[in-house]
Amino acid sequence: MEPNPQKSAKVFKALCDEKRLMILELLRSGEKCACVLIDRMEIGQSALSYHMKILCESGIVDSRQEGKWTHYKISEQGSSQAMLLLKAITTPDSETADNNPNR
Amino acid sequence: MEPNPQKSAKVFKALCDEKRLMILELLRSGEKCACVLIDRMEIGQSALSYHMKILCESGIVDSRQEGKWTHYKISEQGSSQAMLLLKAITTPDSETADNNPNR
DNA sequence: ACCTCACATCAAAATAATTTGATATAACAT
DNA sequence: ATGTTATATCAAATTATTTTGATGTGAGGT
Repeated sequence: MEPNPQKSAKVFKALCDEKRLMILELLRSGEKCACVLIDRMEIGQSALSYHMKILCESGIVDSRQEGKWTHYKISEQGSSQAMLLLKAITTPDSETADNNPNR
Repeated sequence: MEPNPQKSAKVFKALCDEKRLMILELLRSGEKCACVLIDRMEIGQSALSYHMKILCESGIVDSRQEGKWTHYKISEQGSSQAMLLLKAITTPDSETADNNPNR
């Protein structure tokens, strides 16, 4: 479960764009289909598609196909993975820490 | 404490770059001065300075001046703020949630 | 005062992310 | 089969981020 910088960056890249954060905010109230998001975000169709791809690939958002509609929702699994990742990268490492009282 | 997209993006922007994640990884073992980071990172001096500015402005890293050296370390405060933020933006909102059983 | 060292800042160049408009695809309706 | 709707994908244009090299600044040292 060693978090490598490249994989980690992908998760946080999903969260570092204002538009994507606004999309997440919309998804906090529940699953939404792309057309609703386009509407609420006042964003172009292909731009939304681009952002959703990044959010989905980060694992933080899940998508579900239903006929011609695509529904998106926040992934609890992906979110808690992200939380663990954030914790991991910001927590002092007692193995390598300088002045480690354990060695 | 309402997290707004602009402020939130700033925090995650600090974490979305591989170089900065590698810097954090180095800081996990304790406070380091800029010269050490430049050395370990194999990065230009001004590039490091740029990245440290972004990390510090996000609140995740703290800096401390000592004579002509600048020492950097992970801020526990900033880190836990970031954790709270991440939790906030990925947690379903029971106030506005659709099909909210409470309303 | 003058020099050097450690770092910050600036502007230009290089690179990466985002938006836009066009086209592709797949589901469904007629 | 043809048309329409919802979304994905592509390439080009736009915009943002990062790197690089030069210069600035402030703390010490001589």
